[in-house]
Amino acid sequence: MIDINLIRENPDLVRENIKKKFQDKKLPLVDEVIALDSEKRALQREGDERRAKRNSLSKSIGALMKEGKKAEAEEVKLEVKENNDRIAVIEARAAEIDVQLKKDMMSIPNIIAADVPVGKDDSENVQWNTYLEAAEKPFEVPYHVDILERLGGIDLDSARRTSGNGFYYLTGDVARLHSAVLTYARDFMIDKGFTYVIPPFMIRSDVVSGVMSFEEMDGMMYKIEGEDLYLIGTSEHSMIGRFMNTVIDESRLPITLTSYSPCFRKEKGAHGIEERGIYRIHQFEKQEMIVVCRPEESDYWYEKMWSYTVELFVSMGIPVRTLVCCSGDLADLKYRSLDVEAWSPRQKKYFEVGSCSNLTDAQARRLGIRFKNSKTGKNEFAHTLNNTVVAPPRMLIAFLENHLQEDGSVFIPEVLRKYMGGKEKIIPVK
RNA sequence: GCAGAGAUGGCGGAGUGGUCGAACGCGCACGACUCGAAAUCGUGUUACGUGGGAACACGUACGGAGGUUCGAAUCCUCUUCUCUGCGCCA
Repeated sequence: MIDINLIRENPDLVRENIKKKFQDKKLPLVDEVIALDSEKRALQREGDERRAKRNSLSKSIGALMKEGKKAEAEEVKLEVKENNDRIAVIEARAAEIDVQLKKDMMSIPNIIAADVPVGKDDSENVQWNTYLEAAEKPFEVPYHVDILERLGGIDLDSARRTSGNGFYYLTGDVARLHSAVLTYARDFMIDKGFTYVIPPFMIRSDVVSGVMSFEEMDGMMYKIEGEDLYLIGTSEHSMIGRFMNTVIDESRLPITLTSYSPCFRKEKGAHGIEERGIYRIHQFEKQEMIVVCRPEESDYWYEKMWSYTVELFVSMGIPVRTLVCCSGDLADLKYRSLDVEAWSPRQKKYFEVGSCSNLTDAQARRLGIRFKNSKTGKNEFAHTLNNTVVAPPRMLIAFLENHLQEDGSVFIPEVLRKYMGGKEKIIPVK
């Protein structure tokens, strides 16, 4: 959500930004907002005047009653009543405008960074850099489910019976590896100075509607029957909800947090949920990082955050590349975003394992996340950022494929061994 | 889960239908006093919106939503949370 003042003062900039994102169908919203906004202000002026009149007349009624002038008081009452009828009309119209204005403002995208490459969709994202050599294996790398099954690490058949498609049982050393990756990632972020948080895994509807649009909610969120609660799709939901409608003491900034949570997603209409495997699933676990900071610091934290993810993957020996999201691929709240992709020796291409975003003040404005600026004494919107540290089991696909040996065993890199009871490899059971 | 009590500014805490954005205290800022500081005294100190160059004016907000009333922090309904007691439970 951008500042409405920007639309009042510089509508061309906002239009230009919409065009860069190939959302031309949203261009009329700018004029609609300008019209609604001026109507709203006119209504507010009249409403304020009439309310001021009501207040003073009501006070005079009190005075008249004290003096015992009942008849005169009744006359004034009639006058107030008439005034109130008009106020009711004004307020009803103002409420209508507010709803429409909010809807429009929510769909007008955040102003994107000047250096974001212009492009229609994810096919026009731009590779930024690669880390570690994306080597091909001297043998054929099987589909990840086949690797997992040979290690005795997955049971999809039972999961389909108990829970349906899109769920899994991980077992034995593979399950342990899954936990080891998360624990290692947690400690990695703690070493970077982030504070570890375990948030609520369910949130109320008012938080949900704060962090996403109705369409996103419908496509992603599982609702608990008979309760005003939803399972979180990412810990970002409960982590950022924590700061909703608060004024943060400036001395607490920047707030740098790393959170763990299971994530639940319907993946309604998404490609791949029908695919056999653990690439796109209804339940996974994720270590996340979020930062709430002063506006002038968000560029700095953005660079830090994605580089931590890269560093983590490299430390586990997994080749990755960074990909700058082009204008058309950026979600509406984002100022800029960078995907981290891991190398798949089987498919001989990279696939997404994480995404780092700077939302500037767009999310904070929508959720009322502010801090008191000690220099100006004013409350200002903070900047918010989020990034994936690591999200298994998807990440395990890259792990297994890259560390698979010709004999079918899977190599465990040094950094994970202390979380695996010292094991150096996982050995196939068949 | 049941019963009772409660939710007011950065904090504590008055206020039970009219001049209450809110007593009083703490904190904070500025000023006076002082060589400087403490103490003391004085002044100021909620947020958001609209109008205005500004001083300022007006409006809205006393957990949240709705209602009664000419007028609501105050009365009514629903709801969320907190505390106390009982119950239940990893």
